[in-house]
Amino acid sequence: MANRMEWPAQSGSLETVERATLQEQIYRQLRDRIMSGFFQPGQALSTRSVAEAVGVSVMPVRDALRRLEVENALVVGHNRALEIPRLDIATLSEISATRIALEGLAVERAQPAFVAADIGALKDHCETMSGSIDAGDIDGYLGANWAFHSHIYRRASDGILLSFIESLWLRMGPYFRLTAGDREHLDNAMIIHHDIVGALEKGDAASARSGIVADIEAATGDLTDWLAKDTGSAAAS
Amino acid sequence: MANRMEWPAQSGSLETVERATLQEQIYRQLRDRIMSGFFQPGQALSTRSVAEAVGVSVMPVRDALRRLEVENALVVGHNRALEIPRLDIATLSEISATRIALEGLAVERAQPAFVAADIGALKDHCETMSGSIDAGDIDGYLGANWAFHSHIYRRASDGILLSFIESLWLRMGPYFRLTAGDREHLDNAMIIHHDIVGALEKGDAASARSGIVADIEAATGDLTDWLAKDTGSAAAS
DNA sequence: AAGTGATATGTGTGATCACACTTAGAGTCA
DNA sequence: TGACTCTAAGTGTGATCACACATATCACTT
Repeated sequence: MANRMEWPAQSGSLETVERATLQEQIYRQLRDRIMSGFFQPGQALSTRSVAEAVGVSVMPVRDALRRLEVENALVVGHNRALEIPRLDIATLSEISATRIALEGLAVERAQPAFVAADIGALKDHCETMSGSIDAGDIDGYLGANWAFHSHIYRRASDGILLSFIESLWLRMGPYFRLTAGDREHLDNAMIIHHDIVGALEKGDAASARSGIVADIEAATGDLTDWLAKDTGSAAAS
Repeated sequence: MANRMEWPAQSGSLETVERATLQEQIYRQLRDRIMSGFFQPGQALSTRSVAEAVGVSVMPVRDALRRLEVENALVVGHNRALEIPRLDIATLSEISATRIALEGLAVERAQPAFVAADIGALKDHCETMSGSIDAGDIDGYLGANWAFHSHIYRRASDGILLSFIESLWLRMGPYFRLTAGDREHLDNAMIIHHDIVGALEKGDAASARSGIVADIEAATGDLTDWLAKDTGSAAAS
Protein backbone atom coordinates (compact mmCIF):
# COMPACT_ATOMS: atom_id res chain seq x y z
CA MET A 1 0.00 0.00 0.00
CA ALA A 2 2.97 2.21 0.54
CA ASN A 3 3.62 2.05 -3.17
CA ARG A 4 0.20 3.40 -4.03
CA MET A 5 0.79 6.13 -6.55
CA GLU A 6 -0.82 9.50 -6.33
CA TRP A 7 -1.73 10.51 -9.81
CA PRO A 8 -3.64 13.75 -9.59
CA ALA A 9 -5.70 15.68 -12.10
CA GLN A 10 -3.53 15.90 -15.20
CA SER A 11 -4.18 12.25 -15.95
CA GLY A 12 -6.77 13.19 -18.55
CA SER A 13 -4.15 14.86 -20.70
CA LEU A 14 -3.16 11.46 -21.94
CA GLU A 15 -5.84 11.53 -24.60
CA THR A 16 -4.94 15.00 -25.81
CA VAL A 17 -1.98 13.90 -27.90
CA GLU A 18 -3.51 11.90 -30.70
CA ARG A 19 -1.56 10.17 -33.40
CA ALA A 20 1.04 8.73 -31.08
CA THR A 21 1.37 5.29 -29.58
CA LEU A 22 0.19 4.79 -26.04
CA GLN A 23 3.71 3.93 -25.04
CA GLU A 24 4.91 7.22 -26.48
CA GLN A 25 2.27 9.25 -24.67
CA ILE A 26 2.98 7.56 -21.35
CA TYR A 27 6.72 7.95 -21.85
CA ARG A 28 6.37 11.63 -22.58
CA GLN A 29 4.07 12.23 -19.64
CA LEU A 30 6.35 10.42 -17.20
CA ARG A 31 9.37 12.16 -18.68
CA ASP A 32 7.89 15.61 -18.23
CA ARG A 33 6.92 14.83 -14.66
CA ILE A 34 10.37 13.49 -13.83
CA MET A 35 12.14 16.48 -15.31
CA SER A 36 9.85 18.93 -13.56
CA GLY A 37 10.37 17.28 -10.21
CA PHE A 38 6.85 15.87 -9.82
CA PHE A 39 8.14 12.59 -8.41
CA GLN A 40 10.13 12.28 -5.22
CA PRO A 41 13.56 10.62 -5.29
CA GLY A 42 13.09 7.03 -4.26
CA GLN A 43 9.46 6.91 -5.30
CA ALA A 44 8.58 3.58 -6.89
CA LEU A 45 7.03 3.38 -10.35
CA SER A 46 5.94 -0.18 -11.00
CA THR A 47 4.35 -1.21 -14.26
CA ARG A 48 1.09 -2.27 -12.65
CA SER A 49 0.69 0.82 -10.48
CA VAL A 50 1.30 3.17 -13.39
CA ALA A 51 -0.88 1.09 -15.70
CA GLU A 52 -3.75 1.22 -13.22
CA ALA A 53 -3.22 4.93 -12.67
CA VAL A 54 -3.45 5.84 -16.36
CA GLY A 55 -6.01 3.17 -17.16
CA VAL A 56 -4.19 1.06 -19.73
CA SER A 57 -2.67 -2.40 -19.75
CA VAL A 58 0.84 -3.02 -18.54
CA MET A 59 2.34 -3.34 -22.02
CA PRO A 60 2.74 0.30 -23.05
CA VAL A 61 3.74 1.20 -19.50
CA ARG A 62 6.34 -1.50 -19.55
CA ASP A 63 7.86 -0.07 -22.71
CA ALA A 64 7.80 3.49 -21.38
CA LEU A 65 9.42 2.54 -18.09
CA ARG A 66 12.09 0.48 -19.80
CA ARG A 67 12.94 3.39 -22.03
CA LEU A 68 13.31 5.66 -19.02
CA GLU A 69 15.45 3.04 -17.33
CA VAL A 70 17.83 2.91 -20.29
CA GLU A 71 18.04 6.71 -20.19
CA ASN A 72 19.14 6.55 -16.55
CA ALA A 73 15.97 8.35 -15.49
CA LEU A 74 14.85 5.32 -13.46
CA VAL A 75 16.77 2.62 -11.65
CA VAL A 76 15.84 -0.79 -10.31
CA GLY A 77 15.03 -0.40 -6.65
CA HIS A 78 13.74 -2.21 -3.65
CA ASN A 79 11.99 -5.33 -4.96
CA ARG A 80 12.86 -5.11 -8.61
CA ALA A 81 10.46 -2.22 -9.11
CA LEU A 82 11.79 0.83 -10.90
CA GLU A 83 12.13 4.02 -8.90
CA ILE A 84 13.35 7.59 -9.15
CA PRO A 85 17.11 7.45 -8.49
CA ARG A 86 18.51 9.23 -5.48
CA LEU A 87 21.49 11.50 -5.97
CA ASP A 88 24.67 11.34 -3.93
CA ILE A 89 27.54 13.81 -4.02
CA ALA A 90 29.86 11.56 -6.03
CA THR A 91 27.25 10.93 -8.71
CA LEU A 92 26.36 14.62 -8.80
CA SER A 93 30.02 15.41 -9.36
CA GLU A 94 30.22 13.02 -12.29
CA ILE A 95 26.99 14.34 -13.79
CA SER A 96 28.18 17.91 -13.40
CA ALA A 97 31.50 17.21 -15.10
CA THR A 98 29.70 15.43 -17.92
CA ARG A 99 27.24 18.29 -18.28
CA ILE A 100 30.11 20.77 -18.56
CA ALA A 101 31.79 18.65 -21.23
CA LEU A 102 28.63 18.08 -23.28
CA GLU A 103 26.78 21.36 -22.86
CA GLY A 104 30.01 23.29 -23.34
CA LEU A 105 30.58 21.42 -26.58
CA ALA A 106 26.98 21.97 -27.62
CA VAL A 107 27.02 25.72 -27.15
CA GLU A 108 30.27 26.00 -29.09
CA ARG A 109 28.81 24.00 -31.94
CA ALA A 110 25.56 25.96 -31.80
CA GLN A 111 27.08 29.42 -31.99
CA PRO A 112 27.94 29.45 -35.72
CA ALA A 113 24.39 28.34 -36.55
CA PHE A 114 22.73 31.07 -34.53
CA VAL A 115 20.63 33.68 -36.31
CA ALA A 116 18.71 36.72 -35.10
CA ALA A 117 15.53 34.72 -34.58
CA ASP A 118 17.37 32.42 -32.19
CA ILE A 119 18.58 35.36 -30.11
CA GLY A 120 15.01 36.64 -29.97
CA ALA A 121 13.74 33.28 -28.80
CA LEU A 122 16.33 33.16 -26.04
CA LYS A 123 15.36 36.64 -24.88
CA ASP A 124 11.73 35.57 -24.81
CA HIS A 125 12.64 32.62 -22.62
CA CYS A 126 14.54 34.97 -20.32
CA GLU A 127 11.44 37.17 -20.06
CA THR A 128 9.36 34.14 -19.13
CA MET A 129 11.89 33.13 -16.49
CA SER A 130 11.97 36.60 -14.95
CA GLY A 131 8.21 36.77 -14.89
CA SER A 132 7.92 33.34 -13.30
CA ILE A 133 10.45 34.28 -10.63
CA ASP A 134 8.47 37.40 -9.72
CA ALA A 135 5.25 35.40 -9.67
CA GLY A 136 6.80 32.67 -7.56
CA ASP A 137 5.98 30.16 -10.29
CA ILE A 138 8.68 27.53 -9.95
CA ASP A 139 7.18 25.27 -12.62
CA GLY A 140 7.10 28.16 -15.06
CA TYR A 141 10.69 29.01 -14.30
CA LEU A 142 11.94 25.43 -14.67
CA GLY A 143 10.07 25.01 -17.94
CA ALA A 144 11.45 28.23 -19.39
CA ASN A 145 14.93 27.37 -18.16
CA TRP A 146 14.89 24.08 -20.04
CA ALA A 147 13.39 25.78 -23.08
CA PHE A 148 16.25 28.30 -22.99
CA HIS A 149 18.99 25.69 -22.79
CA SER A 150 17.43 23.21 -25.18
CA HIS A 151 16.96 25.91 -27.80
CA ILE A 152 20.70 26.43 -27.80
CA TYR A 153 21.58 22.74 -27.84
CA ARG A 154 19.12 21.98 -30.58
CA ARG A 155 21.14 24.20 -32.89
CA ALA A 156 24.19 22.03 -32.26
CA SER A 157 22.72 18.58 -32.69
CA ASP A 158 19.74 16.78 -34.03
CA GLY A 159 20.53 13.50 -32.38
CA ILE A 160 23.06 11.91 -30.13
CA LEU A 161 24.54 14.90 -28.35
CA LEU A 162 21.11 16.31 -27.58
CA SER A 163 19.83 12.97 -26.31
CA PHE A 164 22.78 12.73 -23.91
CA ILE A 165 22.13 16.20 -22.54
CA GLU A 166 18.45 15.43 -22.12
CA SER A 167 19.37 12.27 -20.26
CA LEU A 168 21.48 14.28 -17.82
CA TRP A 169 18.72 16.82 -17.22
CA LEU A 170 16.30 13.96 -16.72
CA ARG A 171 18.63 12.52 -14.12
CA MET A 172 18.81 15.81 -12.22
CA GLY A 173 15.17 16.80 -12.75
CA PRO A 174 13.83 15.52 -9.42
CA TYR A 175 16.36 17.75 -7.64
CA PHE A 176 16.17 20.96 -9.68
CA ARG A 177 13.08 22.11 -7.81
CA LEU A 178 14.82 21.80 -4.45
CA THR A 179 17.23 24.66 -5.07
CA ALA A 180 15.00 26.71 -7.37
CA GLY A 181 13.23 28.34 -4.44
CA ASP A 182 16.27 30.36 -3.42
CA ARG A 183 16.00 33.93 -4.66
CA GLU A 184 19.74 34.53 -4.60
CA HIS A 185 20.30 31.48 -6.77
CA LEU A 186 17.63 32.61 -9.22
CA ASP A 187 18.96 36.16 -9.53
CA ASN A 188 22.46 34.85 -10.16
CA ALA A 189 21.14 32.44 -12.77
CA MET A 190 19.37 35.23 -14.61
CA ILE A 191 22.57 37.27 -14.78
CA ILE A 192 24.35 34.27 -16.27
CA HIS A 193 21.55 33.70 -18.76
CA HIS A 194 21.75 37.26 -20.00
CA ASP A 195 25.53 36.94 -20.31
CA ILE A 196 25.05 33.85 -22.46
CA VAL A 197 22.60 35.64 -24.74
CA GLY A 198 24.97 38.57 -25.04
CA ALA A 199 27.89 36.33 -25.93
CA LEU A 200 25.87 34.48 -28.56
CA GLU A 201 24.66 37.78 -29.98
CA LYS A 202 28.25 38.93 -30.40
CA GLY A 203 29.26 35.58 -31.86
CA ASP A 204 31.64 34.95 -29.00
CA ALA A 205 31.55 31.19 -28.63
CA ALA A 206 34.20 31.08 -25.91
CA SER A 207 32.29 33.45 -23.66
CA ALA A 208 29.06 31.60 -24.33
CA ARG A 209 30.75 28.41 -23.22
CA SER A 210 32.03 30.12 -20.08
CA GLY A 211 28.50 31.22 -19.32
CA ILE A 212 27.09 27.72 -19.66
CA VAL A 213 29.86 26.35 -17.47
CA ALA A 214 29.17 29.01 -14.84
CA ASP A 215 25.48 28.17 -14.91
CA ILE A 216 26.16 24.46 -14.40
CA GLU A 217 28.71 25.06 -11.66
CA ALA A 218 26.36 27.39 -9.80
CA ALA A 219 23.53 24.85 -9.92
CA THR A 220 25.88 22.07 -8.88
CA GLY A 221 27.25 24.09 -5.99
CA ASP A 222 23.80 24.91 -4.63
CA LEU A 223 22.66 21.31 -4.97
CA THR A 224 25.82 19.99 -3.35
CA ASP A 225 25.18 22.24 -0.36
CA TRP A 226 21.58 21.05 -0.21
CA LEU A 227 22.62 17.39 -0.37
CA ALA A 228 25.24 17.86 2.35
CA LYS A 229 22.67 19.57 4.58
CA ASP A 230 20.02 16.98 3.74
CA THR A 231 22.08 13.90 4.52
CA GLY A 232 22.94 15.42 7.86
CA SER A 233 19.35 15.82 9.02
CA ALA A 234 17.05 13.63 6.97
CA ALA A 235 17.01 9.97 7.89
CA ALA A 236 13.69 9.28 6.21
CA SER A 237 13.70 5.98 4.38
CA MET B 1 12.71 -12.26 -48.50
CA ALA B 2 15.36 -9.60 -48.70
CA ASN B 3 15.02 -9.10 -44.98
CA ARG B 4 15.84 -12.70 -44.24
CA MET B 5 18.49 -12.62 -41.54
CA GLU B 6 21.61 -14.68 -41.69
CA TRP B 7 22.34 -15.91 -38.22
CA PRO B 8 25.30 -18.25 -38.42
CA ALA B 9 26.88 -20.60 -35.93
CA GLN B 10 27.24 -18.62 -32.75
CA SER B 11 23.51 -18.82 -32.15
CA GLY B 12 23.98 -21.59 -29.63
CA SER B 13 25.90 -19.33 -27.29
CA LEU B 14 22.62 -17.92 -26.12
CA GLU B 15 22.19 -20.68 -23.59
CA THR B 16 25.71 -20.37 -22.20
CA VAL B 17 24.95 -17.36 -20.04
CA GLU B 18 22.63 -18.70 -17.37
CA ARG B 19 21.08 -16.66 -14.64
CA ALA B 20 20.09 -13.77 -16.86
CA THR B 21 16.77 -12.91 -18.43
CA LEU B 22 16.25 -13.87 -22.03
CA GLN B 23 15.93 -10.23 -22.91
CA GLU B 24 19.30 -9.54 -21.30
CA GLN B 25 21.01 -12.38 -23.15
CA ILE B 26 19.57 -11.32 -26.49
CA TYR B 27 20.45 -7.70 -25.84
CA ARG B 28 24.02 -8.57 -25.00
CA GLN B 29 24.42 -10.83 -28.00
CA LEU B 30 23.03 -8.25 -30.41
CA ARG B 31 25.10 -5.56 -28.74
CA ASP B 32 28.34 -7.47 -29.14
CA ARG B 33 27.58 -8.21 -32.76
CA ILE B 34 26.78 -4.58 -33.50
CA MET B 35 29.93 -3.29 -31.84
CA SER B 36 32.12 -5.83 -33.60
CA GLY B 37 30.66 -4.96 -36.98
CA PHE B 38 28.82 -8.23 -37.56
CA PHE B 39 25.79 -6.45 -39.01
CA GLN B 40 25.91 -4.34 -42.14
CA PRO B 41 24.75 -0.70 -41.99
CA GLY B 42 21.18 -0.62 -43.18
CA GLN B 43 20.52 -4.23 -42.29
CA ALA B 44 17.02 -4.69 -40.85
CA LEU B 45 16.47 -6.31 -37.48
CA SER B 46 12.77 -6.91 -37.00
CA THR B 47 11.37 -8.46 -33.85
CA ARG B 48 9.95 -11.48 -35.63
CA SER B 49 13.04 -12.23 -37.70
CA VAL B 50 15.34 -12.07 -34.69
CA ALA B 51 12.88 -14.03 -32.55
CA GLU B 52 12.72 -16.79 -35.12
CA ALA B 53 16.49 -16.78 -35.52
CA VAL B 54 17.20 -17.28 -31.83
CA GLY B 55 14.15 -19.45 -31.22
CA VAL B 56 12.21 -17.44 -28.66
CA SER B 57 9.00 -15.45 -28.70
CA VAL B 58 8.93 -11.84 -29.76
CA MET B 59 8.67 -10.44 -26.24
CA PRO B 60 12.30 -10.59 -25.08
CA VAL B 61 13.47 -9.59 -28.54
CA ARG B 62 11.15 -6.65 -28.49
CA ASP B 63 12.65 -5.46 -25.21
CA ALA B 64 16.21 -5.97 -26.40
CA LEU B 65 15.64 -4.10 -29.66
CA ARG B 66 13.90 -1.25 -27.92
CA ARG B 67 16.82 -0.89 -25.56
CA LEU B 68 19.23 -0.74 -28.47
CA GLU B 69 16.98 1.80 -30.17
CA VAL B 70 17.05 4.07 -27.12
CA GLU B 71 20.83 3.75 -27.08
CA ASN B 72 21.00 4.99 -30.68
CA ALA B 73 22.39 1.65 -31.80
CA LEU B 74 19.32 1.03 -33.97
CA VAL B 75 16.99 3.38 -35.81
CA VAL B 76 13.56 2.96 -37.33
CA GLY B 77 13.98 2.22 -40.97
CA HIS B 78 12.15 1.30 -44.11
CA ASN B 79 8.77 -0.03 -43.03
CA ARG B 80 8.92 0.70 -39.31
CA ALA B 81 11.44 -2.10 -38.77
CA LEU B 82 14.57 -1.27 -36.82
CA GLU B 83 17.86 -1.32 -38.68
CA ILE B 84 21.55 -0.61 -38.25
CA PRO B 85 21.95 3.14 -38.76
CA ARG B 86 24.05 4.41 -41.64
CA LEU B 87 26.68 7.01 -40.94
CA ASP B 88 27.05 10.25 -42.85
CA ILE B 89 29.90 12.73 -42.54
CA ALA B 90 27.91 15.28 -40.53
CA THR B 91 26.83 12.68 -37.98
CA LEU B 92 30.34 11.26 -37.79
CA SER B 93 31.62 14.75 -37.06
CA GLU B 94 29.15 15.18 -34.22
CA ILE B 95 29.94 11.75 -32.80
CA SER B 96 33.66 12.43 -33.02
CA ALA B 97 33.36 15.75 -31.19
CA THR B 98 31.23 14.12 -28.52
CA ARG B 99 33.70 11.27 -28.16
CA ILE B 100 36.55 13.73 -27.67
CA ALA B 101 34.58 15.60 -25.02
CA LEU B 102 33.49 12.50 -23.12
CA GLU B 103 36.48 10.21 -23.50
CA GLY B 104 38.81 13.11 -22.82
CA LEU B 105 36.92 13.82 -19.64
CA ALA B 106 36.90 10.14 -18.71
CA VAL B 107 40.64 9.65 -19.06
CA GLU B 108 41.32 12.75 -16.96
CA ARG B 109 39.00 11.49 -14.25
CA ALA B 110 40.48 7.99 -14.46
CA GLN B 111 44.12 8.99 -14.10
CA PRO B 112 44.12 9.70 -10.33
CA ALA B 113 42.47 6.33 -9.69
CA PHE B 114 45.03 4.39 -11.68
CA VAL B 115 47.26 1.86 -9.90
CA ALA B 116 50.03 -0.43 -11.10
CA ALA B 117 47.62 -3.26 -11.82
CA ASP B 118 45.70 -1.04 -14.20
CA ILE B 119 48.87 -0.19 -16.13
CA GLY B 120 49.65 -3.87 -16.37
CA ALA B 121 46.19 -4.63 -17.71
CA LEU B 122 46.54 -1.95 -20.35
CA LYS B 123 49.90 -3.35 -21.44
CA ASP B 124 48.33 -6.79 -21.71
CA HIS B 125 45.62 -5.40 -23.96
CA CYS B 126 48.31 -3.76 -26.09
CA GLU B 127 50.07 -7.12 -26.41
CA THR B 128 46.82 -8.72 -27.53
CA MET B 129 46.30 -5.97 -30.08
CA SER B 130 49.80 -6.33 -31.51
CA GLY B 131 49.42 -10.09 -31.72
CA SER B 132 46.06 -9.79 -33.43
CA ILE B 133 47.48 -7.34 -35.95
CA ASP B 134 50.33 -9.72 -36.83
CA ALA B 135 47.88 -12.61 -37.10
CA GLY B 136 45.49 -10.60 -39.22
CA ASP B 137 42.78 -11.17 -36.64
CA ILE B 138 40.56 -8.10 -36.95
CA ASP B 139 38.00 -9.34 -34.43
CA GLY B 140 40.73 -9.93 -31.89
CA TYR B 141 42.12 -6.48 -32.47
CA LEU B 142 38.76 -4.75 -32.17
CA GLY B 143 37.92 -6.64 -29.00
CA ALA B 144 41.25 -5.82 -27.37
CA ASN B 145 40.95 -2.22 -28.48
CA TRP B 146 37.60 -1.84 -26.74
CA ALA B 147 38.95 -3.68 -23.69
CA PHE B 148 41.86 -1.22 -23.58
CA HIS B 149 39.67 1.86 -23.76
CA SER B 150 36.88 0.60 -21.53
CA HIS B 151 39.37 -0.35 -18.83
CA ILE B 152 40.41 3.27 -18.65
CA TYR B 153 36.90 4.68 -18.71
CA ARG B 154 35.68 2.23 -16.10
CA ARG B 155 38.06 3.84 -13.62
CA ALA B 156 36.37 7.18 -14.21
CA SER B 157 32.73 6.23 -13.96
CA ASP B 158 30.47 3.48 -12.82
CA GLY B 159 27.41 4.78 -14.54
CA ILE B 160 26.29 7.60 -16.75
CA LEU B 161 29.54 8.70 -18.35
CA LEU B 162 30.47 5.13 -19.21
CA SER B 163 27.04 4.40 -20.65
CA PHE B 164 27.33 7.44 -22.93
CA ILE B 165 30.73 6.36 -24.20
CA GLU B 166 29.46 2.83 -24.81
CA SER B 167 26.54 4.27 -26.73
CA LEU B 168 28.94 6.15 -29.01
CA TRP B 169 31.09 3.08 -29.64
CA LEU B 170 27.93 1.12 -30.34
CA ARG B 171 26.95 3.71 -32.89
CA MET B 172 30.32 3.49 -34.67
CA GLY B 173 30.76 -0.26 -34.26
CA PRO B 174 29.44 -1.27 -37.69
CA TYR B 175 32.09 0.97 -39.28
CA PHE B 176 35.15 0.24 -37.16
CA ARG B 177 35.92 -2.90 -39.11
CA LEU B 178 35.99 -1.02 -42.38
CA THR B 179 39.14 0.94 -41.57
CA ALA B 180 40.76 -1.63 -39.30
CA GLY B 181 42.24 -3.51 -42.23
CA ASP B 182 44.71 -0.77 -43.08
CA ARG B 183 48.15 -1.59 -41.73
CA GLU B 184 49.28 2.03 -41.59
CA HIS B 185 46.24 2.92 -39.51
CA LEU B 186 46.88 0.04 -37.13
CA ASP B 187 50.57 0.84 -36.64
CA ASN B 188 49.75 4.46 -35.92
CA ALA B 189 47.06 3.40 -33.45
CA MET B 190 49.50 1.18 -31.57
CA ILE B 191 51.95 4.06 -31.20
CA ILE B 192 49.18 6.19 -29.75
CA HIS B 193 48.11 3.42 -27.39
CA HIS B 194 51.62 3.07 -26.02
CA ASP B 195 51.82 6.84 -25.57
CA ILE B 196 48.59 6.71 -23.55
CA VAL B 197 49.93 3.96 -21.32
CA GLY B 198 53.15 5.87 -20.81
CA ALA B 199 51.31 9.04 -19.88
CA LEU B 200 49.08 7.23 -17.41
CA GLU B 201 52.11 5.49 -15.92
CA LYS B 202 53.75 8.87 -15.31
CA GLY B 203 50.52 10.29 -13.92
CA ASP B 204 50.34 12.84 -16.70
CA ALA B 205 46.61 13.31 -17.21
CA ALA B 206 46.99 16.03 -19.82
CA SER B 207 49.18 13.89 -22.07
CA ALA B 208 46.86 10.94 -21.60
CA ARG B 209 43.99 13.11 -22.75
CA SER B 210 45.99 14.24 -25.76
CA GLY B 211 46.62 10.61 -26.63
CA ILE B 212 42.94 9.72 -26.47
CA VAL B 213 42.07 12.73 -28.60
CA ALA B 214 44.72 11.76 -31.16
CA ASP B 215 43.35 8.22 -31.27
CA ILE B 216 39.81 9.46 -31.87
CA GLU B 217 40.88 11.98 -34.49
CA ALA B 218 42.92 9.40 -36.37
CA ALA B 219 40.01 6.96 -36.45
CA THR B 220 37.64 9.73 -37.49
CA GLY B 221 39.95 10.89 -40.25
CA ASP B 222 40.32 7.42 -41.73
CA LEU B 223 36.61 6.80 -41.56
CA THR B 224 35.81 10.18 -43.10
CA ASP B 225 38.06 9.32 -46.05
CA TRP B 226 36.38 5.94 -46.36
CA LEU B 227 32.90 7.48 -46.28
CA ALA B 228 33.85 10.11 -48.87
CA LYS B 229 35.26 7.43 -51.15
CA ASP B 230 32.29 5.14 -50.53
CA THR B 231 29.57 7.65 -51.34
CA GLY B 232 31.37 8.41 -54.57
CA SER B 233 31.25 4.85 -55.87
CA ALA B 234 28.59 2.90 -54.04
CA ALA B 235 25.05 3.52 -55.12
CA ALA B 236 23.69 0.35 -53.54
CA SER B 237 20.38 0.95 -51.83
C1' DA C 1 -0.37 -0.71 -72.50
C1' DA C 2 -1.11 2.05 -68.51
C1' DG C 3 -3.50 3.08 -64.56
C1' DT C 4 -6.11 1.35 -60.58
C1' DG C 5 -7.76 -1.40 -57.26
C1' DA C 6 -7.63 -5.62 -54.15
C1' DT C 7 -4.78 -8.65 -51.69
C1' DA C 8 -0.94 -10.75 -49.29
C1' DT C 9 2.92 -9.94 -46.49
C1' DG C 10 5.58 -7.80 -42.95
C1' DT C 11 5.72 -4.59 -39.24
C1' DG C 12 5.09 -2.62 -34.46
C1' DT C 13 1.42 -2.18 -30.87
C1' DG C 14 -1.34 -3.53 -27.15
C1' DA C 15 -4.12 -6.88 -24.20
C1' DT C 16 -4.31 -10.89 -21.50
C1' DC C 17 -2.67 -14.74 -19.27
C1' DA C 18 0.61 -17.79 -16.65
C1' DC C 19 4.88 -18.13 -14.26
C1' DA C 20 9.05 -17.50 -11.18
C1' DC C 21 10.91 -14.83 -7.88
C1' DT C 22 11.22 -11.63 -3.88
C1' DT C 23 9.59 -9.64 0.15
C1' DA C 24 6.76 -8.64 4.16
C1' DG C 25 3.94 -10.37 7.61
C1' DA C 26 1.11 -13.32 10.09
C1' DG C 27 0.94 -17.47 12.15
C1' DT C 28 2.88 -21.30 14.69
C1' DC C 29 5.90 -23.92 17.43
C1' DA C 30 9.63 -24.47 20.80
C1' DT D 1 9.33 -14.51 24.30
C1' DG D 2 11.89 -15.70 20.41
C1' DA D 3 12.88 -17.99 16.08
C1' DC D 4 10.95 -20.26 12.42
C1' DT D 5 7.78 -21.46 8.56
C1' DC D 6 4.29 -20.69 5.67
C1' DT D 7 1.33 -17.71 3.20
C1' DA D 8 -0.07 -13.68 0.57
C1' DA D 9 0.94 -9.71 -2.04
C1' DG D 10 3.73 -7.44 -5.38
C1' DT D 11 7.09 -7.58 -9.01
C1' DG D 12 9.20 -8.29 -13.69
C1' DT D 13 9.30 -11.85 -17.40
C1' DG D 14 7.75 -14.27 -21.29
C1' DA D 15 4.15 -16.40 -24.45
C1' DT D 16 0.29 -15.92 -27.31
C1' DC D 17 -3.21 -13.67 -29.62
C1' DA D 18 -5.64 -9.90 -32.21
C1' DC D 19 -5.25 -5.57 -34.42
C1' DA D 20 -3.91 -1.37 -37.24
C1' DC D 21 -0.97 0.21 -40.50
C1' DA D 22 2.39 0.36 -44.41
C1' DT D 23 4.21 -1.63 -48.46
C1' DA D 24 4.63 -4.33 -52.51
C1' DT D 25 2.64 -7.40 -55.71
C1' DC D 26 -0.62 -8.93 -58.96
C1' DA D 27 -4.94 -9.01 -61.34
C1' DC D 28 -8.40 -6.32 -63.35
C1' DT D 29 -10.33 -2.53 -65.73
C1' DT D 30 -10.22 1.16 -69.00
